[in-house]
Amino acid sequence: MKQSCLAPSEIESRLKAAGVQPTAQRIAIARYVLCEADHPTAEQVKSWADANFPKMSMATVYNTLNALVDAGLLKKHAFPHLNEATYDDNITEHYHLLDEKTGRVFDLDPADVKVTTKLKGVRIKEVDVFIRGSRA
Amino acid sequence: MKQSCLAPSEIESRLKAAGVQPTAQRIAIARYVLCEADHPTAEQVKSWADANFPKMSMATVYNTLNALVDAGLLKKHAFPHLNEATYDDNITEHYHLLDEKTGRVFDLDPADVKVTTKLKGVRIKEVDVFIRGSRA
DNA sequence: ATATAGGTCTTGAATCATTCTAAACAATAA
DNA sequence: TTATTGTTTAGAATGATTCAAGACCTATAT
Ligand SMILES: [Mn+2]
Ligand SMILES: [Mn+2]
Ligand SMILES: [Zn+2]
Ligand SMILES: [Zn+2]
Repeated sequence: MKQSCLAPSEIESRLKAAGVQPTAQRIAIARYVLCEADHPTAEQVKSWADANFPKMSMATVYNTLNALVDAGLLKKHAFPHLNEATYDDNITEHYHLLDEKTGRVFDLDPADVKVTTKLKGVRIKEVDVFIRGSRA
Repeated sequence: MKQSCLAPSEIESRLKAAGVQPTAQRIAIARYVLCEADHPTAEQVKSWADANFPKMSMATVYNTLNALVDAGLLKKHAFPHLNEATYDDNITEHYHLLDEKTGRVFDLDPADVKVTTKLKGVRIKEVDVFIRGSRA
């Protein structure tokens, strides 16, 4: 779990501010992905919902995650080692490290990973860096 | 198409050297992906086969691509903007640029894109860089 | 040359992630 | 209240890839 866990009312404000109608399902999912989970897959969100919400369909999980991505509150990642998407509450520019020993993905601060290009005639919009390795 | 197109006999030698039995289907696919196509998907390989080979099943396309990847002759990529895999004959370290205007993927020479890290306690095995942008 | 054995190819079914459809529901406005 | 609009649901559909079973080849040994 994470350190900064927001109250449901605060989640609600965030959803409204982003133009997303704050339904019970959306508040629950948003709270989970924004302040409890770490790069979860839709399946992991569903498992969490099955254990912590009265009843929620898989379609609602996908609908809600897509809505949060569209609203700019989440970023969807397609990591090259996984065949399912993961959802990231960290929407600032950062990179990822896959620890191949554990299969876990860690965020990398752009201060620690610098990408410099000598490309001519290319307007760069976004850079994805995915490092595979193992932590000591 | 590419400049350096190998003869079927030369493809055959490459397959044998890599421990892959050189069947007609494998020679045809290998020749296409190694010296004609650019980051093709399995579907594109199948389309090419439908137009240039008497008869080939989708399973054979996948089996062959997997065999070539296992033999180290190809690299399989899961680019974040595509839901299907692409196969790369360039097995040296290099990065990729997606031109969002055209949807085309271009190879980037590592001489033009440098990644430097200050990570402590991480043994890096591989670095993927995927740049989104547009060419002038 | 023939038989045998092992690898290869094909068809179609199965699997998995994700989206779609249509109906049921909920909240809101007139 | 009734109309309107947006949301959730179950299940079907889709698309990429793999699996399974049998047919087909090819190499090698007799
Ligand atoms: Mn993927
Ligand atoms: Mn596609
Ligand atoms: Zn992240
Ligand atoms: Zn490439």
